[in-house]
Amino acid sequence: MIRDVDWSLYRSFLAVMEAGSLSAAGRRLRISQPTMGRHIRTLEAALGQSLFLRTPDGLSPTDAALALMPHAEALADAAGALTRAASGGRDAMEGSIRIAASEVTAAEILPPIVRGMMDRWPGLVIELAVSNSDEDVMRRAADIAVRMAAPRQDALVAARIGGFELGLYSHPAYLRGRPAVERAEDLRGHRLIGFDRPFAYTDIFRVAGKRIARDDFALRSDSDMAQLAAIRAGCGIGVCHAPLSGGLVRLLPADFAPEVEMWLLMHPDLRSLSRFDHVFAYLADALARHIAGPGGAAAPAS
Amino acid sequence: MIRDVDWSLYRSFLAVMEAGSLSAAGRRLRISQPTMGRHIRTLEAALGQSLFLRTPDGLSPTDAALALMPHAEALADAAGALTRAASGGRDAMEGSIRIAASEVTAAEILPPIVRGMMDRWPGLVIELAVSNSDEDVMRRAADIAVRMAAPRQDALVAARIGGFELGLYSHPAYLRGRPAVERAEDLRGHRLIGFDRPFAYTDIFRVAGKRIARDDFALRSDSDMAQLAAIRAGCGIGVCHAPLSGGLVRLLPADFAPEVEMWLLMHPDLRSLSRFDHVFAYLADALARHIAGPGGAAAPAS
DNA sequence: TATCTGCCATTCATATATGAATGATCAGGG
DNA sequence: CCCTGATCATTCATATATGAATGGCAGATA
Repeated sequence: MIRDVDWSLYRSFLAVMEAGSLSAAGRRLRISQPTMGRHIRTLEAALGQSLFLRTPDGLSPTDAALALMPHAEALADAAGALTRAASGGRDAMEGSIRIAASEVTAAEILPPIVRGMMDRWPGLVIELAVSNSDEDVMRRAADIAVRMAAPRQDALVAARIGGFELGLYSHPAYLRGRPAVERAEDLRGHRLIGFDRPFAYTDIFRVAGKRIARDDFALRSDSDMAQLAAIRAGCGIGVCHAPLSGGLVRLLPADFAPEVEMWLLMHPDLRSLSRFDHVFAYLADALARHIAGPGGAAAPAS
Repeated sequence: MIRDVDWSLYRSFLAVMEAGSLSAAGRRLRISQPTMGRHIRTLEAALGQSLFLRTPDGLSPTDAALALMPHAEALADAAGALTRAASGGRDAMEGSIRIAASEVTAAEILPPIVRGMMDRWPGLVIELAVSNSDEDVMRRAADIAVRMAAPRQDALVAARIGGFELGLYSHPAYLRGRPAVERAEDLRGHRLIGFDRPFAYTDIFRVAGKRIARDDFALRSDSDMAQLAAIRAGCGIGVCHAPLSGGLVRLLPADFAPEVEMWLLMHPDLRSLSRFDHVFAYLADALARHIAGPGGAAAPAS
């Protein structure tokens, strides 16, 4: 039976897993390479199994180490959340807050809102994490998340911000000189932009009842931001949030107009620290304005 | 900005929170009281806020410390999960496994099953944790959980074991010399056993359409085990799993027979360690047998 | 009041962990 | 071929963290 493993050994373990070598891990944690080596040796002794194979250019993890990796990450998430939670006074608007959002949200929607928050509360440090699952909040990898679907975990603090439409859009420069798109069939022969791997949106992508599949796309990317940029650059026709479609031409509005919900999520353990509540309320308000109309970047009233 | 807080300081923090004094926390972690005191002082300095008020009979946590507590618990859960995951060889049936179940399940259903597992795999160490939420598995406070409802978190490995009936039961000794219970109205004037605080079952407790509320109970307990024991002791009439009703008399079977589902849950990060898979499969099989019939305690075929 | 038993803070000698320096090894590039 | 730039392992002096012992304090108990 294994008892009393020092938690900082786990930290060193994770650093070595991520950095790939004792030296690199040591640099990251600001401890020396010999010490890092001793930590790993101590941990291996405590766990009774070997975790790495020493090679001339680093340590390569054994299967056992790989199996422990997700647990070590969970530990790091929890430690990070604890550090963030403690990073300000209990009621002061100071300290770090980590916000998770999709790429498009982080790049197109949040910046002016975040700016408003930073102006209002100069003591806040905002971390923007790009990711796409409510898991992040559950796992404490983020404090607050902006999501485009109702939460599947009902242990979270959740607020429905509102709904907005997705639409098929294209840049005028792309459409110039190409056949007009007036009926669903006209999409054939056009360049479509879509997702690479199957995704939550995969099922939404139906035009006039017909599902558009992976093979129909001429440009595939799992990054929603890359897709949006491609549409704007005139690469073809793709899906885009209606509130973000300035300068683009909407196509087939009658055939493709799925409604998407925006939600804001927070881990309940953060409620006792008031700055998380304030930021949550601020974000909810500002995002609702963004959805409601074009002037959405203005600071909320509250 | 707070950086680089040694994770073992968090461990000392949690120990002091739980133990209530430096000395007690030190005993628990097998470190001396002065060292514990230094850890707390170091942590307070690192976080820039005071966490405890020193009193003659212990340390009392500040609000800031209370707010950090759930995060520290999450950290401890993750560390425990990591330690358990590492507590055996990668493919060997050795090491610790923590199973969460309700009191009745842990006391009435699991013991013979667990015994079968221990006989079959002598190297296993089983920890039985009594609790009632799928959260436990999500939070890694347990590796595998037996639950009486479909999981609400869809990030978990889940297996539906089967359904069984709840029924109203009483001990013959209680019924002797009392008015017979043949129609729903006959329950009036009888002693009912039920839950104290509102609960998932609260809504299920309807007899012939009429909801039985908290005030109708003559004996209230939030412990399902205590309820079962009370029924068996002849205290009155209560709800009990049909498969556990041996020796009891069923009442109003036509009016009260809700179906309950049994589920088995596991954290996906454990799949790469085969002993968790094996135990999961063993439990699923054995529990299905328990539900299916009276001979359910026999070892599964697999 | 006197006594006992928890608790925390301080001291100081000691055990422990750490880092700088060094050497050995391997891979890639001129 | 012989550098250069990575890596890890070892050594040893030093810094750091630790524990035993002690004292003081407050609240029980008699």
